[in-house]
Amino acid sequence: MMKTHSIKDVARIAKVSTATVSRVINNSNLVDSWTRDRVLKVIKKLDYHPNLVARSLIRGKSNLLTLIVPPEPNFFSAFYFRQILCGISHSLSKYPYRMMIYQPEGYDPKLGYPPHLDGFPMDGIFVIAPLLEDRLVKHLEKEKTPVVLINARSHVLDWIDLDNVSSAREVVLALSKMGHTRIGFINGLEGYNANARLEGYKLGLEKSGLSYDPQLVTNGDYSLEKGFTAAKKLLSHSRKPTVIFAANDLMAIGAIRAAHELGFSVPRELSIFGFDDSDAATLSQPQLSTVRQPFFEMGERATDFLVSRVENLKLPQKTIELPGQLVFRQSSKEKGKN
Amino acid sequence: MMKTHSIKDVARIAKVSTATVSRVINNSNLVDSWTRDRVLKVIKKLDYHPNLVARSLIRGKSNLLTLIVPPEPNFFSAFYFRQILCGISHSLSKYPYRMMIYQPEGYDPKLGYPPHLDGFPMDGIFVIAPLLEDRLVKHLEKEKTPVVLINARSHVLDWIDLDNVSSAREVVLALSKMGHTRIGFINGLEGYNANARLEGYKLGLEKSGLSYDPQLVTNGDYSLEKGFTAAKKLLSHSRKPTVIFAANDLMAIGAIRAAHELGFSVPRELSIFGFDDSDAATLSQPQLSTVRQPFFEMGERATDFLVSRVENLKLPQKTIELPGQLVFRQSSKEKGKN
DNA sequence: TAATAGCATGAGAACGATTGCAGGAGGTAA
DNA sequence: TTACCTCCTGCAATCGTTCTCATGCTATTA
Repeated sequence: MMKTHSIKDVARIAKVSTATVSRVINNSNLVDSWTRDRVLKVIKKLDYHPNLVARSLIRGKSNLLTLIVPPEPNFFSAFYFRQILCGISHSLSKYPYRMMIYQPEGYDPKLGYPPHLDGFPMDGIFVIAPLLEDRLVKHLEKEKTPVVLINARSHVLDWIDLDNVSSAREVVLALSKMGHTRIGFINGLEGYNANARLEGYKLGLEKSGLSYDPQLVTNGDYSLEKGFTAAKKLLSHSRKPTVIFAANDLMAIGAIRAAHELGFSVPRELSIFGFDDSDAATLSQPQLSTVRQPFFEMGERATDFLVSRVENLKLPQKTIELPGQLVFRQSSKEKGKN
Repeated sequence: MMKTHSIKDVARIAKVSTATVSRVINNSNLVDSWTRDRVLKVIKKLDYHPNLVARSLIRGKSNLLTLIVPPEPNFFSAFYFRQILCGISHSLSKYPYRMMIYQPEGYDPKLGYPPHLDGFPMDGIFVIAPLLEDRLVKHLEKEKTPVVLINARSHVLDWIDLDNVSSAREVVLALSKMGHTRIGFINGLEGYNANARLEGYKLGLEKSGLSYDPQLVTNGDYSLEKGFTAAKKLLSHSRKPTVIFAANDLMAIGAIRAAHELGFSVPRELSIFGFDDSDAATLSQPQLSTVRQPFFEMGERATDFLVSRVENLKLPQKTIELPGQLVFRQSSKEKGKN
């Protein structure tokens, strides 16, 4: 790197001490306006910019936030990740912080992230959708590095998550209002989300005065294939559902394909409802009714949370449950209508 | 932050100077093996990790690379960006570097990125698909910060780009081999890519012994809607094409919809060929034949380029043109077959 | 006039590492 | 014994900031 100007050069040329230059840079009011102008002029002339590494060293603060990403090679492609990233990046432009992305390698499908983070400088950490018993999260709960969990929860750390229970409940409620009484449900993988969505499903039934029928509920794994086979199973029973609600869009699309293969017309004979509003939702034929998760907003709020905590370490824990938004497209319709 | 141990603590406890500890950390062979063991033991006991900010300051090197992202709010969602990011992240795990993501705000659709980058520490820069006359790129061409352009070219900086000409040519060649003689083309926005793909299209025709017919070529803007209207236009002529080749998948899908609306069966009466192999390609009905751009590999190679240049500033310029890969799916078929 | 307050400034010690240089210990050769 | 070389180690300067403290100046008040 070419030798760039330092605060000393500015001080020398402006005939002041480095302390004064520093005060000017940091807008201290302890500096005479005439002196300030002189210094600013020199700064401009030299095109001087303070060295942020040196500043980090003395301040003990790097203004870098780290976004920790699960180690699946294609995780950056995941719909929700992208949207969250957009939200973070958008909100970050308000603050003098930058974001590092870190995808650790050693990841254990049971234990989560390795607890140590290599010592790269960072003032705060975003963790996206960690496992329930994540090692790193457990570790961070004991440290004082600010952390915000996105799409997960903690008793100690700040978090932002979808209100899964009420979102699923709203879907069931809406379907029931549309006249459906046999509502199939393809759940996701075991874990917090799946439990919550199933709970919401049951609450929705209850509120609608429908009874819970285990034959209408089956487990998936968020893959299109599993959605396909799960839907086939649901549709093979004698008392078939008139609508299938899947815990994500991909499984819903699998369900559409299963329905077509079995000769059911969607939505005339069978409605399908997804979850996520991923871009697959509008590309599918028919276009998918689904629950939009406010990922972008989650990213934005997470950034606000994290920055405010970095700047004030002793804030009380902050948590938000955001509601999902029902999006009605072609794959669902009122029962019996044409 | 809790007061973390510094090199002085290690030195004091191990009863050596900080210089010796530093040598141990950096695997200098100028240290007695007995001393080394003692120091390592203390390092382990204290769970000491060197402060990378301090190290950056003295070394003038941060081990941080910056990925510069165009300011469109949803850019992180763009298919090619995601894939490139996956590739970068994957390759980066081989090196002791981390990636910062920076999405500048002040961006001019004509002039590109603002030339100054806020002074956050970085040893090298990835720039994804900058404009041809980008201010930042012009500026970087004069500086010595290592840069690699992805999906763009420069006479000075390292770059990695698709071989657009030969990719488009291969498509036309393949379509011609399949018996098509009237090959429509929907080009992208003006710019390097569009020129190159059009050139490839023409070369393909030439090589196949077909003549160039301006009525078969039209311009798009990479949007689904424009693909739709462009296809309608191409299909309205008396001497219709038997296949439409679009410069990206989204326009190709628009073309499929146009064909359906006009009553053409795809691929029986009209074949469609896309470009990108985005995830829309497999979600479309029928699934899209297309050109796969090796984005993941581009990200990987870009990382290797950049790291090697950071570690050796005076390497000669490195450039790579990667070939696209033709992917045949349901939307294209041999002419006349059933 | 003397005491006090407030403002503007500079000197210099941090922050936590790396590294050039000097020097001591020990070995070998003359 | 002396000279010289090799191997190991520590001292202290350095990177570019920030920030505490001391100091000198001016204005205000009794």
